Amino acid sequence: MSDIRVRIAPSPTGPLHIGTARTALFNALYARHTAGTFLLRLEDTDVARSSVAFEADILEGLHWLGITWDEGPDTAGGEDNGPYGPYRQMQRLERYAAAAAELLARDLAYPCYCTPDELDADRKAQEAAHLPPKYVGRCATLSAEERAGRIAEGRPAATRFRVAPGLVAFDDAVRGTVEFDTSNLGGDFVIVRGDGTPLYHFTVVVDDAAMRISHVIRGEDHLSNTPKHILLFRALGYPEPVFAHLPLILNPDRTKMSKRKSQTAISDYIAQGFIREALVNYLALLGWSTGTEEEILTFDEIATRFDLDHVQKGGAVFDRERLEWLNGQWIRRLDEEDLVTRLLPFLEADHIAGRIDRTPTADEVRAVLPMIRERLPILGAVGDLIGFLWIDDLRVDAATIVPKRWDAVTTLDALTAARSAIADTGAVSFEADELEPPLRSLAEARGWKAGDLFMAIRVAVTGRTATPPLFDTLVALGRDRVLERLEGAIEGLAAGIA
RNA sequence: GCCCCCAUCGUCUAGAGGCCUAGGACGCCACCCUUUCAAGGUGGAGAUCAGGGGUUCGAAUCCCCUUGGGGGCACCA
Repeated sequence: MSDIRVRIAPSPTGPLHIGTARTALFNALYARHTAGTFLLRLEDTDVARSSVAFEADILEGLHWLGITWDEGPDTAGGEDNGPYGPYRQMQRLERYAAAAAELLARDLAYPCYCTPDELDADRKAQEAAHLPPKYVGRCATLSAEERAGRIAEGRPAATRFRVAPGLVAFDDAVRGTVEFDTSNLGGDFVIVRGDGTPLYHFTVVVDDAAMRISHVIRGEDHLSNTPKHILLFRALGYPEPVFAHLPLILNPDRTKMSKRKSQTAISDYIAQGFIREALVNYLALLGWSTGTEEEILTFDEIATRFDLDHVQKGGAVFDRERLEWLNGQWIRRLDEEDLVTRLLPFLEADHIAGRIDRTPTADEVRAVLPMIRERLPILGAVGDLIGFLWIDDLRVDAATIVPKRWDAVTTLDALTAARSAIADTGAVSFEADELEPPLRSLAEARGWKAGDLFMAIRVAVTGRTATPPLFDTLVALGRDRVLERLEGAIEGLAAGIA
């Protein structure tokens, strides 16, 4: 095991986001590639917005993707694993308090008694003057007496970190040297709220140092926060980790991917029937490439090839079409039993939602697998594809049965003829090979295009114009139901004509 | 407004000075296969490498400027 240590630090204030999953994946891949350690830490200091339900969604989503971590809680509300715990920030409060006390004692930070109203007024004034928002420093130089006065007034004190003038530069592993002038950081920033709870910029540094994080691999949206973090690392005497800022995942309009404009919750992708292999494969290729033309790869294959050098700098638009294509590729690569197992829950959901009348057995699904596996971009499409097999009383609108080039009379005639042809066929064996010849000869004898006849039958027995191959479909339905549905269609057409 | 980052087909990308009359994939179009839909196969359209200056014998690749896009500037994370 190398001493490379990376982490994913989600905040349980929302469901697992595509971007968080991608960042987690890159960290996991990097750890795997370097034989390092990958840990998960929950940043739950925004108590008002954090919840166990979100924690569960995040941990389960990451597990579902097949992403595993060496340290940190495995389940929502569950126990910590690893020597650097606790891994939930609200359980690490005394450490932040100690670090803040140290900064205060060394006058690297100071108590700030400004009220939200005062701060708000400052901000508005700056905005009106077209100045960048910046803390005015009202409490930066308070004397002991002045502080005593505020305390006597009962004003709560937040803790502000002093930002000294100067330049902060660091060597980003994907972007190279990045330099900031600390005068552009917005002034002294708050590290502990008036109520005593610590803020992100502070906790992330205290914890990354405590947990011996060697590489901070995160989204580019954190790039301009990095100088603040570096200032804190230095003030606290901690070694600075290597930073690597990943390109953002974008909406189609090239803004940062958001719930408003895109589907961002991993759970939604799961619910629609995207499979982990495809999602992992797709996400890994969003902002990183092998440098070769390989593109369909497993997690392990990606981990072997992964490096920070091939991480893209520019943002990447999330392309759902490409994801669906990859998903189809992976669905076709799954072995039979695996696919059946993964399909069943979707059929069950269709049953519960009333889209089909019963949940088929694994054997039944296995039997139709060859007809559907090439036709599934996502698992959730299975019901639309062959749900007609498990609908008891299929009602098909007579008008939709009539093929484009035919009229109702011809269709009625054809279905009636087809019905008897099928009734005559395969009394012993009802098989695709047995069904096709008689129906083809029927079409030929009557001067119909076989395709038109097949289409009429197809719609009559499935209610759809796009289905798996007709004869396999008829076999799957079984002789009785085929004849019954044909009869129903014939009656419907006859009624329409009369 | 200020700071930072970025810039190759519509999209994801290959490309680390000559191998590029820029390659692959998704999507799109056509054809083949074919009872529909897919899958698969073949072929095609699609990027004057954002624009302009340099450096160099030679630049998509290096430098500068411009333009465009994005991100960040909270007692959110």
